[in-house]
Amino acid sequence: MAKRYWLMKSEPNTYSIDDLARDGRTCWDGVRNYQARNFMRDDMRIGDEVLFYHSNANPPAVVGIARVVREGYPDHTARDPESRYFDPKASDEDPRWYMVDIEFVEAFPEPVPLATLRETPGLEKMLVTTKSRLSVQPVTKDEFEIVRRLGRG
DNA sequence: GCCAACGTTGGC
DNA sequence: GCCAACGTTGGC
Repeated sequence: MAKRYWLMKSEPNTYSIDDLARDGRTCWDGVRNYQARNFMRDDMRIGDEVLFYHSNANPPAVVGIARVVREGYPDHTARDPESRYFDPKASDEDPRWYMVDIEFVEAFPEPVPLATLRETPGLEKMLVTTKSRLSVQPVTKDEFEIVRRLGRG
């Protein structure tokens, strides 16, 4: 299977690219959307590369790159009553929610704002420009490489 | 802070 | 299975 490419969103107030740079790697917990879950549970593979996107930021932008280091497994926060991500419908038999682990690769010297994605030839069709609420989404290899080139300045 | 878009829930 | 109500996301 060829390497795939993804875009994952995080609010920088919650978990930013700087947090990932500091931690080195992290588990992508808290996703509570079925389409996003399915991508993590079924399709993401070790070595896949990820555009790290800051949502609810000023401006919203792709700010760096990460890499998948562990494939889909149950999101334990769904079973933790203390967690803000607790889901009473999750169980041992049916974990309901899944996550992957990612590691820091690079932070862009020139973050690529959403407005630039919309204006750049070859990127107009990126899902982030239309399906703005999908927090884990596939991108094409071409899209990934265009964004990386812009981000590196 | 506002609000449009959209996903989920639950009554019927 | 429909659909109205509701909650959340996320750009602005």
